[in-house]
Amino acid sequence: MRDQAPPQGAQAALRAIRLLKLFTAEAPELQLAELSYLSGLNKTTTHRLLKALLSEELLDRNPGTSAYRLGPGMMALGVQALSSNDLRLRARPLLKRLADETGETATLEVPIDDTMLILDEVTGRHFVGASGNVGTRWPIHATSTGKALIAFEQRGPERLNATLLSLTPRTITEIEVLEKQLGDIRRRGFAETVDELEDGFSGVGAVVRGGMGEVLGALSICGPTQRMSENRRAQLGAALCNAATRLQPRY
Amino acid sequence: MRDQAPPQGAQAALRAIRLLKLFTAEAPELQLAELSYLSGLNKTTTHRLLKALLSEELLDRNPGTSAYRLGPGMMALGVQALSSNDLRLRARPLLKRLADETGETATLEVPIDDTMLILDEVTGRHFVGASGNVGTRWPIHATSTGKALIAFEQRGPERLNATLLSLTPRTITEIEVLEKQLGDIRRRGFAETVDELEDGFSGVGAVVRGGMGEVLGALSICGPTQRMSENRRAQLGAALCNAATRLQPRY
DNA sequence: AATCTTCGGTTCATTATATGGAACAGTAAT
DNA sequence: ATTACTGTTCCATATAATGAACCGAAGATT
Repeated sequence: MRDQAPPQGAQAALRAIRLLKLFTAEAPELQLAELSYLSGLNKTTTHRLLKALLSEELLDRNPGTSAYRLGPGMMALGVQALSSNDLRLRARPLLKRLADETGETATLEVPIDDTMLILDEVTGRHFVGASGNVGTRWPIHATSTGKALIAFEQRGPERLNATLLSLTPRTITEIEVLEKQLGDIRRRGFAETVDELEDGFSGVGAVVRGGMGEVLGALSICGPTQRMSENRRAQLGAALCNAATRLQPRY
Repeated sequence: MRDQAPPQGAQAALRAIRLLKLFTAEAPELQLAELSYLSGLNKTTTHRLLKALLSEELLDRNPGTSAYRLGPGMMALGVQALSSNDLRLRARPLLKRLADETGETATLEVPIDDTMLILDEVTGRHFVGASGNVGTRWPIHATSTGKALIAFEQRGPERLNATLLSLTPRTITEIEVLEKQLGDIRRRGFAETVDELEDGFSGVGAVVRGGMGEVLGALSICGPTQRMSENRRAQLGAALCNAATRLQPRY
């Protein structure tokens, strides 16, 4: 995770943040030794940073196991971040409508590092399976929203990691293959994934933009591959683009 | 905001966190000079810390105004914190039920510093006014949930700041007055506020506990004072206590 | 019951790291 | 052209962060 340039002069702050980011859905509770190992920091350093994070309530401890976990301060900041970003509020009714009209699941996602974070989700009436994915993150290159983002964002493919993780036999693992799709995506206005994220699972995605035309995130509609014929995907893509442009504030 | 003991050895990390906490509902976007002034830090130091926070995407910048604001990384961590704390998920159906049965608004709140943070909210059918308060914070001493917390938590009144802010003519501003109520609250199992937070607004609150009996937060039911007779409050309080005990995991 | 491990946590001399004054650089308004 | 704001970078200084070694307690293993 050695990101781009090493910003200097705030090492301790960066390390503290990296520690926070070690808490994932798979490992919501960690203990000192694990944190130290995962971060590569000395135990003492880790402990000192943890103490600071505890004092600010960004972390707290499970009173039973004494393991560290994200705390109430983190929730407060997160809720603050979510509500000050009005995208989510404005997108809600559109997601609802998309889900109602198509029967599939609609999501709002934003990019974080090289993943797409599911910010909000409305499940359709065909209720295939997984719902309640808010908060989970998927690799950019394997999602329809991520591909749309790569196609329309300034940074483009450079956002991607060198190695593209393979999640299914159909996941795109060569950056050149992805680049060939970008033209199509730009022309049509939306991206598709078929069995690339998970077998039997397909979706379409389109970017949403802010008032200055900057890319903020993306919307998607997704469901089981058997319901996602090429025609249907085109149709869903059109509905998605429509919703996405409605979401853009105009001046 | 010079909290308790000054934890040593992680100054930079603490300062970075303090900077993050300056972003509130009232001031969701701030610029360098404001952050520097509010935090009391040198402009250079502020800038360096901000750069680090930007690089980790805990902050980003409004492309129009170039002001700083909480970023996608913060949302990711927040969502993570919210979902790893399963209290919110477990409380949801109970809130729904309370709101349905009473017609009033039910909330789940957790303590942060000397405030109560509204984590979740279900508005009842009498839809008085303010809904969508998730993420806002109220002073502990002026809320029913906060008073319940003080009564049942180990720390007790020491959690409170020296000066109790007055929000209405009926807000409790003397710590001794509050302490006199604690016995009643403990005996009945729930706390009440009548016009103490806002004129014409009343509520009852009860703590929720974790598997080890530790206090995690509180539930409330609240609405306009005219619907909140003493009898009704007692009745709502009973329903609340019932819900709160259901929420406690048993082993 | 004695020994070994493995936890979280602490101490302290060393030096790498963060600090902040000053100076710079873009914009916008005057 | 001047002033008054922004956000930036530089760099000598000393302060604040570092990590090897150390503690003490709680389980395992013998």
